[in-house]
Amino acid sequence: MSGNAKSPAAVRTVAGKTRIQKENETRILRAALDVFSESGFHGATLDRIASEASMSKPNLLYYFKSKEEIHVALLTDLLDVWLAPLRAIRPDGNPVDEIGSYIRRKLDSSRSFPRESRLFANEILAGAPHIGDFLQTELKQLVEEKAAILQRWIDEGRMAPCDPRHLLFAIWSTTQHYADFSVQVRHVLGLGAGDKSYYDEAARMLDTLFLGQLISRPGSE
Amino acid sequence: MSGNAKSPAAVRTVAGKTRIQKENETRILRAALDVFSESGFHGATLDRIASEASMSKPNLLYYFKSKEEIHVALLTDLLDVWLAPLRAIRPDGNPVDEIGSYIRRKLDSSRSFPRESRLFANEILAGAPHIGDFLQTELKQLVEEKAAILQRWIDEGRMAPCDPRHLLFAIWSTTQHYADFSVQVRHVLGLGAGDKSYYDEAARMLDTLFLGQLISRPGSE
DNA sequence: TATCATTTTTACCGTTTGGTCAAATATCTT
DNA sequence: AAGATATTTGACCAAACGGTAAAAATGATA
Repeated sequence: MSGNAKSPAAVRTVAGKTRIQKENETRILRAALDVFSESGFHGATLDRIASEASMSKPNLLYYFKSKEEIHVALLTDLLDVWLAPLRAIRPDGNPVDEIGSYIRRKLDSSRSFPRESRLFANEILAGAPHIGDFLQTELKQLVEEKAAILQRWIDEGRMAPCDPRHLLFAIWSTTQHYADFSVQVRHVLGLGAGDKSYYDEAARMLDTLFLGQLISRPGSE
Repeated sequence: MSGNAKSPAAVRTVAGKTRIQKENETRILRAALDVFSESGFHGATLDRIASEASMSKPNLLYYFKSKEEIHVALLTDLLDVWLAPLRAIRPDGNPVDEIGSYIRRKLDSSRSFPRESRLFANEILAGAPHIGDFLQTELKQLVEEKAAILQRWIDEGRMAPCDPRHLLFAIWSTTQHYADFSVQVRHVLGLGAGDKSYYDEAARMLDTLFLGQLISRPGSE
């Protein structure tokens, strides 16, 4: 009979996914990222996502069982991107280099992935209904690990004393602000819709702010 | 005939509003702030707002013509609250006092009015469809005015050189973060739902960050 | 080309939602 | 108390929305 678990149809790839399946799923996720990041979960509609993916709504629902499933898929993909810059902080580096490059990575992330940043912001603003668990476990753990590194640098007198976790909050907020509040930034600066020229000045500002005195300059070794 | 413009019904107050009218409008706005700040514009429903205002939906719509009108009313009220701390920066003060107290005012605002802050954040994230004009005119003008003050302090060597407008962005983002991202802050710190104890440490962090070296200490006159 | 699984479409459904309307009720003034 | 105005309610509606079912079409394999 059929049901041979070892040779399903030969059309399926290693991951159990058809070529068309993979193509369409990425098309859907791409479209959904546009719509969700622009209108939030409740403001987004399956019709718009389907339309932006050049696909009928029932066809879209053939690949994802529900609106929420698409949203969760996007968030899951997002979390690794969000954590990557933080993960890269090295315990054996020096404060100026490590924190400086962390800020640069986070700011680059805001410039390169503003939609992802807004998706994340929307989720948190809504009370983190889907990623609350991630925040309490994975993120919390990573923050504690990295905060310990910063604390060591403080104890060694290489940084101004402060609560390392709140220092991370300050880095997150200032860098993400340029993606999440870009409309406000552009309007206040008098820039056009697609203009991202403010990122250079932003980088200078954050260097001054975070590396100015919070971290003692090298040479005082 | 009737139509006497000078004594309309004697029941109306100076502003043309009945006692009941004033009461119910504030009840509605209070409930709407709860719902909108928690669920965003599209996530909020008139039924929930009406229910939270202990009122039937048609009765609610007797006072506000539409869902959007309630939202706009809230945002309009909000803008003054948002601007107040910035307006209070005095040109004849000194950098440490003025910026320090500005940060304190903004942080107090986040602690005391988190729902208002989240409402604002939601509006900006959605692309500022209702307050875009305010951002481009009133806020932009005020920022330019205050940025000029900061620039003067920089020119006088009383502050580290930086773009004053981006300094304001940094203050906005770091202070508002504690209201808008409070869920993340609490989860990372391992605090309960209503716990706001992190505000003390936040204040210390922001003092260190912004007043540490960005602004030269008094005594170097 | 015949066969089978996969993909796509058409038509449709139940619910929710913002909003309306006319009638009923309460409130205020005289 | 009467009359006028302001307020409240219940019944209802059209549109939008998330989602379903089944048939039609396409693609892959042999």
